[in-house]
Amino acid sequence: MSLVQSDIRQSILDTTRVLLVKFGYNSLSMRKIANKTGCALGTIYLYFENKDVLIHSLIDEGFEKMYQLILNKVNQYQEPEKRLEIFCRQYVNFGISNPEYYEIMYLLHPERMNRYPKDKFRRARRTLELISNILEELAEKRGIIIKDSKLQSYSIWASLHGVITILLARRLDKKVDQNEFIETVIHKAVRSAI
Amino acid sequence: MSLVQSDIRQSILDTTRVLLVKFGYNSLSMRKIANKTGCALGTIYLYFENKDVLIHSLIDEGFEKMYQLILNKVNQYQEPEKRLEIFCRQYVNFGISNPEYYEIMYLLHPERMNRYPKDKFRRARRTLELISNILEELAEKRGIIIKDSKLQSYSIWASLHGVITILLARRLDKKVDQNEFIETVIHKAVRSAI
Amino acid sequence: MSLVQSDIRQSILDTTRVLLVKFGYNSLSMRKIANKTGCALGTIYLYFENKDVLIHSLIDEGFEKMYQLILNKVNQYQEPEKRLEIFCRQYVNFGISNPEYYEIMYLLHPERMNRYPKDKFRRARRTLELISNILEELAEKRGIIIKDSKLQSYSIWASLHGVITILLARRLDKKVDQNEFIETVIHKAVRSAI
Amino acid sequence: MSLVQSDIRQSILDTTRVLLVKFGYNSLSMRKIANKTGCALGTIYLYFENKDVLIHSLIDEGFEKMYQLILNKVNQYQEPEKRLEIFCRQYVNFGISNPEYYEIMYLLHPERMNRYPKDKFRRARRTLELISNILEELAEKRGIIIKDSKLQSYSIWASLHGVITILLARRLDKKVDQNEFIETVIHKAVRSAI
DNA sequence: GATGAATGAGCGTTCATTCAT
DNA sequence: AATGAATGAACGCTCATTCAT
Repeated sequence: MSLVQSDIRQSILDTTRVLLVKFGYNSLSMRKIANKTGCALGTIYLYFENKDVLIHSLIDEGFEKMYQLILNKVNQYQEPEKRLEIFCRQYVNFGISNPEYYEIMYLLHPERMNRYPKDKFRRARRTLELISNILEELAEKRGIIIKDSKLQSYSIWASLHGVITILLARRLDKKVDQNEFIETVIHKAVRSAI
Repeated sequence: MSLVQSDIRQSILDTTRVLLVKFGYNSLSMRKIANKTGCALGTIYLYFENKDVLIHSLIDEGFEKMYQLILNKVNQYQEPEKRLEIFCRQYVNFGISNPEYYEIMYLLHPERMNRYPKDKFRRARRTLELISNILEELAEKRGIIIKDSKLQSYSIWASLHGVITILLARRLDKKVDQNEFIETVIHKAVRSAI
Repeated sequence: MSLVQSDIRQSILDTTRVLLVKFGYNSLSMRKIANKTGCALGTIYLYFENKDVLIHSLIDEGFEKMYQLILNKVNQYQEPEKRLEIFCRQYVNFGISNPEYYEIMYLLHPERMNRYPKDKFRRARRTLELISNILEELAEKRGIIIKDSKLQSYSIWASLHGVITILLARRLDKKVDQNEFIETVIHKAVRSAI
Repeated sequence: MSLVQSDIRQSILDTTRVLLVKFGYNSLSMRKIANKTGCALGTIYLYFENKDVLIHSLIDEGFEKMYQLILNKVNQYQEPEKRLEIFCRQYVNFGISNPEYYEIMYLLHPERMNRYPKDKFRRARRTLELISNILEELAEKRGIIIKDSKLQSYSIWASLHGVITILLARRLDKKVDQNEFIETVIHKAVRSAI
């Protein structure tokens, strides 16, 4: 019973994600979600109090997916430098491969996030903590003591986040190659990491 | 008389800017703008052909203000290094002081911007060209030849843009000091400029 | 349940028909239809995709009713002359008895009809083809070969259509008796049929 | 002074007619009329109480123009038969050459014509009286006494009006030649006139 | 638990009309 | 007499949400 329940719940989330990525936030309607999911419109409201809650669940899921995806790739390597580089590349890759997803995860305004439950924010922060951890591994390997790993990881994040949002908003000059742009930013971020 | 006219026009622009940052693009409506401005719905259409044109006017105004502000500060210095640093600081400063402008200038969806008039885009690009110019001054001073000044300027922009959008979306950890965050990013951007 | 559904659908169609003849196409609005029907505005859109589809459904209904009515009466007679006469009388009768149908069936602007589905047009043409058929029966009976039955049927239709539209627009002089007017036109149409 | 006044008034009427014929009744707005006329929006209201009155004036003008045009052509001939034929051809010609004009003259619903001044209707009827007159000439020439000339003229009018409205609504089958259609109807109307 | 018909506020936009100048 | 800025009701349509079944 509870399995069936959560099946429908997951279907709705899946459909919402697909529609979001495919057609964008603005043309995402509860009716379209219901139709595509194959359930009745009212059924969605059995699992999600309202549209906001549904979106928040999706955001939550997004953070989890992104974290697992990046963690998995990063853990295929031992060397902190390589791990950091892989992190950066995977992070940017996730962003530009899931534009609408990334958008609701990071660009929604605080006012509109007000109802977003505080405890879910914790999950969102794990990805950033991953950078901190890698930086500390790096410091340890180099025999340095790093006190501001949080600051440093936010600094790296700023670059990566900047690249993604510039690309998502299609603001990169056509004369600049997208991959070169990404690699340049990652290169600088890694080089000046500590 | 003409003063009154442009008063209403400017009132509408001001209201729109405020509403934008407060409630976001998606819940910005012509009605809300009219109500908050204190004029009739139809009155907006006397000054702006449609919602797109209104938004575009706001964007245009934003780019002009930002460019003049930054250019003015940058030109108070001679040394390319200092000019680059000032540019970065002023750019970030503009972003976090004018969230409403910054949001519509750089975060608006591509599909909305498709209709943005080409000649206004030219104005929008001037700020970025300013970085390129400073980088070339810097290269000249150091006797280096720089071929990818455009790529390098976009790379710097990515960092600055990243900082601003993280701050605007209130995603910075409370334990990290905002100014330290900004200065760290600027420092790295300037140091790894060429 | 399904009865209730189609009740509302039919109510909407009925209201639309009444409003159309009362206030004309130009002042027909979805809101007025909803109010008069006693349902919410959005409800109309549950049954009709948009205003055009609603109107087209009404047109379709009209053509069907007219065709069945006329065919039924015509088929009560064998003699081509009588069949033609009956056709004419029934056609005019339908027009003046169902002004709301007739107006949208035949007076709607071409630009509106462009979107009228092709397959519905076929149904619309059946009534006219009925004249052609009767004319050919008539020719056969008289041993004549008729090559322009289409032209001739349109010529008859012009007279009948003219009578109806003059009456619907109330342009007939009060000194002229309506029935005498109708009978005179029908008499001439039949007499000069071939 | 009064000359100047009536100049503007006439300009407005001219513009309205042009816009009506060019873009149709539905896209005819007071503002467009003012712009095209080159006067202020408010100025129109100095000469026409409201849009209805303006349209009615235009209809009035239309009836007058049509009457003069047809009368002029008809009077170039002596023979009643020829005069009748010319009348028919000119009438149809006026209708299909001025579709939107013809439409507001003859297809506006009685309810929407309610405010149309009764005395203006008299002018509208003169064209029909012209048919009556020709029919009486014809009767006199043939030495017949005709008592129902009004009825007969309405019968002819029905055919002509039918042809025009079928053509204006684009309801003629593509396989039927438009001129042949017109000529056939006129031929029958003339032949069975008395 | 599941349905989907029904609601009604909201959207961007148009336009006849008014009225202070 | 002439202006045109301002109004606000109305348009077709969408959509999150409710609720009787």
